[in-house]
Amino acid sequence: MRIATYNVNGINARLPRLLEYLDEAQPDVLCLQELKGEGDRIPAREIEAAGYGALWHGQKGFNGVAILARGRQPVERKVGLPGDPEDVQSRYVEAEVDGVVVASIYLPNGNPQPGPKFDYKLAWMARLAAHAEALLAEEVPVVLAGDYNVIPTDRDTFSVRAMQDDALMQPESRAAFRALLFQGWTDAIRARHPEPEQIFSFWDYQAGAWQRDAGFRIDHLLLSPQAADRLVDANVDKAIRGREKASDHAPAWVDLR
DNA sequence: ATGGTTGAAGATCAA
Repeated sequence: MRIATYNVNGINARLPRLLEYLDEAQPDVLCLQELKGEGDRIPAREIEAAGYGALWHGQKGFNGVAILARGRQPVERKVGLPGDPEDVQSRYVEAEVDGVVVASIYLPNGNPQPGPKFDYKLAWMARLAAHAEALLAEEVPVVLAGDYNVIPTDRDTFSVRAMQDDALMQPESRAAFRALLFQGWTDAIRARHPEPEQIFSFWDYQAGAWQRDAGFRIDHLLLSPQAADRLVDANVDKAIRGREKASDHAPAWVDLR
């Protein structure tokens, strides 16, 4: 069972790439982030025609997440991250597919830091940790997949110096990510590709980042112990980033037996 | 120190 995650950076701008990916990779589950749209702006018919059921949690202009499932309808568990009824940003959706709980996560970027956006990021991560703890207590296979906007270690970026002031690798951001691992979650890509292997999932549109391979790893799939027991492989489909009209992210995926 | 690019919405913001 392949579960993938793809920050599409605008689902309409990316629709040809997205349909191509569904056709080529045929993931059983695909978590999407940065739909940048909601309601009738979402090309739901095209996704359905490609053979995928979907759970949408869109938002006008920015954010927006979804879970697609091949040949079936994801069973809705949560729309929105619990813990703050005031939070109207569409960054979390959770469903059950074929006995596996899957969440699509678009964690706040947090730049510029310090400031209110960074505070929001850390508060959101604290809410995620609380919910993740509750998920672990269920003792079932869970995959928390998405754009975490956290560079976990220095090995996960092309340049520590270039990124040193960025919210994505502040000590507080890393500590909050590490706290999830300490709860018992497995970073699937790192489990299959230990350091010093370097794997990136994002390359900025600016300054020729793709051409220079100036990327970093911020798209992660965290596995509960019951999912980690079934881990076969995990990686990033890097070549997708090099195509015409690509997203600035490449899809990341995990195979469970 | 700055600027480089893309998407969606719209005369900027978010990334």
